[in-house]
Amino acid sequence: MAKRRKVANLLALAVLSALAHRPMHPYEMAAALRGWNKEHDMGIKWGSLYTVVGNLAKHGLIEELESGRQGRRPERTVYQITEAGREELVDWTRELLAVPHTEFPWFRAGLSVMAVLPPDDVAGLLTDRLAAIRKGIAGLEELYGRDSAQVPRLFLIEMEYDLAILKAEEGWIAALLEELTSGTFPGLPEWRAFHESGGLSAEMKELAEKNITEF
Amino acid sequence: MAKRRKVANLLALAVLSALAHRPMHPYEMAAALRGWNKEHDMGIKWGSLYTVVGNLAKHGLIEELESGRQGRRPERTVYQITEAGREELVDWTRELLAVPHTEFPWFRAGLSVMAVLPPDDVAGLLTDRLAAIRKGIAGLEELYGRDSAQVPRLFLIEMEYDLAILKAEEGWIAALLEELTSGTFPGLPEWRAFHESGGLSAEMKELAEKNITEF
DNA sequence: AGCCGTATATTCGTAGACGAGTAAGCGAGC
DNA sequence: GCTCGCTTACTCGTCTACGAATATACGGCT
Repeated sequence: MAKRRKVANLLALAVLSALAHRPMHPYEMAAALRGWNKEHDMGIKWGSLYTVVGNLAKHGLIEELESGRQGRRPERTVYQITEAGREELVDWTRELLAVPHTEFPWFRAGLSVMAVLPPDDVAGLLTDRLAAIRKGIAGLEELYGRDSAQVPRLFLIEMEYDLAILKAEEGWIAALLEELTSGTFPGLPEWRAFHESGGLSAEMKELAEKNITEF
Repeated sequence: MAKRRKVANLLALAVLSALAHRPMHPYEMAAALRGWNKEHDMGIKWGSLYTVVGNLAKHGLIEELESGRQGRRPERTVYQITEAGREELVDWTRELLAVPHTEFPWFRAGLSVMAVLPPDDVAGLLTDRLAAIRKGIAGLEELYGRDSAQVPRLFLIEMEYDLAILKAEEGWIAALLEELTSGTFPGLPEWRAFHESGGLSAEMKELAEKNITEF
């Protein structure tokens, strides 16, 4: 399972789905892709775009349709998707939907080394994060409200997912924060003491040694 | 903000946090890191490990402590973290905790191109995913239960986070699935018809054209 | 004693990701 | 009618990620 894709970059999926629509040249794809997510994240990686398009062509998933110049602008190559490309798009989508792809999220990584900071620091940082997340949720909700009048839900589904996950994160962080600020988080005094003394208590050290859990 | 890290790979964070513990040589780090997450995901990328260690050393975040051989085994270089390295570890952790790093998750990508599959297919695939996620939750819960008897919660926090997010995903998928199978998902007939006829209805096409939302 | 499977430890080559650079057209204002 | 700056469109070189190969030691079995 999960046979390796010839072109593994998710940008390739975006390109395939753009071309499934109609033939385009790379820059045009970028413009189209900007639409969906620009303000959001992922500021089109130019290098990757052209590399990816080249690779897709090399593997026969897309092909050159025409290549000419208008005026004396740099040459423009228009690509179209091939039958193989459509198959890849469908197959890849199937896999993405069916198989959880446990990745290594950045925040999770941060949490797992959280102990290197004193608890009150952590509380402050999480407060910042909470604010940022709430802003994100509000922004998304506005966007969703704006679009949902005109666009069928089918095309907004990933926004709904984002919102659901963001809200879950919001809730989880708020709960943790509450424990940290109210002092009910177990082991808080030891954690604080460790940072104030500057050294690991023998007890903590032993624990950490036994469990590589802490990374 | 978010000044670029000299070594951006998360593996570098892992290495730093391992060395914050005590000096080690690379293979030893790998063994330690395996402990935390092996069965889970991320099967130590050997190439990256040595590259990353090299880069960290180049940037003065870690340094060679000793380098010798025991018997005629390949030479072993033991590294220790530097003051700069500790600072980087702390600063990086702070950033990871405070700043949401909207990445581009694979499932989300799948959702956003979901329309390329017929709805009943999607329902089947999501059912598979749901099963996989539930299995994942059960596994994590067991692990958590096993560890929480011995390890302070501080070191299990990222597991709690994982569980919270997984459960949110579970709930969201189950709800969507219910809409798909019961037929209450809006636009279902059109979606199905589109795949049965093999062509995009003019209506749908226009919608999709107007909104690049669909990638 | 000899053999083999597994653990130890690292190097290297290749493919990919991406930022920064390049270069032409296009419109607005002085 | 010239220039300044923005948009279009792509190229190139560097730095990174990672798999696969390599090489030796060790311990158990026959």
